[in-house]
Amino acid sequence: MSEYPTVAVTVDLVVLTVREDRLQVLTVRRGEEPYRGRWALPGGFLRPDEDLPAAAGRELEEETGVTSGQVHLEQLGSYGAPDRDPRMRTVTVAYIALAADLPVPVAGTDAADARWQPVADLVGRTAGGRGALAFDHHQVLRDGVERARAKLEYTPLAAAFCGREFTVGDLRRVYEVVWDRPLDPRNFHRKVTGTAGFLEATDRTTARDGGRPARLYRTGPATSLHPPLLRG
Amino acid sequence: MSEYPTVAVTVDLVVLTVREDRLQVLTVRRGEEPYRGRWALPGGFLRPDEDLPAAAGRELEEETGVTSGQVHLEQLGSYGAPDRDPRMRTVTVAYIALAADLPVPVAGTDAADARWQPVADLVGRTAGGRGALAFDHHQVLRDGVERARAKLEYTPLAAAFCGREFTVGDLRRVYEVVWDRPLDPRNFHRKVTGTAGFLEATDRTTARDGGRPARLYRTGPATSLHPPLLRG
DNA sequence: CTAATAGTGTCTATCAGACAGTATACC
DNA sequence: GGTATACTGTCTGATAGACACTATTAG
Repeated sequence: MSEYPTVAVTVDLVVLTVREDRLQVLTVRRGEEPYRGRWALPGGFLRPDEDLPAAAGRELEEETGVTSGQVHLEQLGSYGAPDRDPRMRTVTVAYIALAADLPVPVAGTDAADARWQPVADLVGRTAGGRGALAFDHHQVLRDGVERARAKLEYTPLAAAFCGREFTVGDLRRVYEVVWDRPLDPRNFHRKVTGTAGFLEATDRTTARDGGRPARLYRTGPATSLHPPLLRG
Repeated sequence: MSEYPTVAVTVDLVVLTVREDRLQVLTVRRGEEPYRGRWALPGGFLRPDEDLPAAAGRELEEETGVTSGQVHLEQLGSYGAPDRDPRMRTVTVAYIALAADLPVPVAGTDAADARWQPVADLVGRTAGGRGALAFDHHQVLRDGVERARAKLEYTPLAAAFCGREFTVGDLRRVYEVVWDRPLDPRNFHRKVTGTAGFLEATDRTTARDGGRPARLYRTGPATSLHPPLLRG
């Protein structure tokens, strides 16, 4: 108890979005050792006078340009295996961010390139193998995706993947993509519009694909869903 | 990115048990500054070559004498406000442990005293006020209790609060104490015995308070409950 | 016997899932 | 018109909650 071993603390982000009908994650190509040239989750070191959520918000803005008010950001968990970074002892605090489809990613200072990649392409790969993510980011990504899937069941967070206004069909496609299974459009509509506080109707509608115009909704005040939407 | 600010990383534990029909948490009285004499959650510094779960298991064993095989231990989250420890910059990784009623706590090397305290007595207090927990442990405790409450809904973890063999009545009392609300014994019995994989019946029974002997059960193989038990 | 806890059966309101049918757009 | 999407209504099987009833112990 008299010695205080010190550790480098980083914050890493699992930034998820729904693009082209697939769940995608923001990745950056590492410009430095270790793992130079490999894809990794965006992140960086915790600054001396910065709280953890602030660091996550700062990294998010540096990598994507979005301010944290536009996305849902929550702590996922920490990872600290002694050999996770060959340079030194590190502990990373991972966050997940759920974002609407964003403009092209902004390359950060420590990243040579930034790209959205479908989650299915990455989690299918063996950890540590060719094309796999650097560090233990393979595990972080898996945990983050599972957290997002679970959260859709009992919170209204699916709306975080949509813009400020969206249709019930938009929301349903989010669920279908994240859960990777089809949902009955009619039952889904009845369910989400019947759950108090989930959605707030606007007076406007939109038409896109030659169908009946759909009403536009905004996020309601609810923070959890009772009863939950079940994956089965 | 060229500087690596270092931080002291600690692991803190929210060890919960059901004792005397109340949800209780293990606290230790601090023997050193800061917060000397205050109650705090047990915890300590991460060792140089130790993974996070290993550190949590080691601290648990040091404080309670139980090995991690006997309890459920899972990561709760990390807390790293820059001023959370006046000595230096620290980040703590908090774990929750759900344990059956244990023998009298063992005082650790850095604790003058250790004691179970009812959660209700602690979370009712103002953070930082008289009798409150040291550091930001008030918030950690609140988060840990809420995690435990939520986990009982959709996992069979309530059994972690019971011994190796227990009755349906024992299990129901765990739910009632953790959720702080009465449950119908008959519906509860039908529900938990009807959920596949939750409980495994033994061929033995027990009688305690002058009622019909109750069958003893062990934990089943299920890791989640479908459908969940709902708090309402 | 009474009191207490364990466990089963039954009823009802509600809900998830299946799916018919109507509404309103584009072509 | 045809096709596509949005939305409403209806049916059915399953379930949560309420509660009557039986079973088996202690005292």
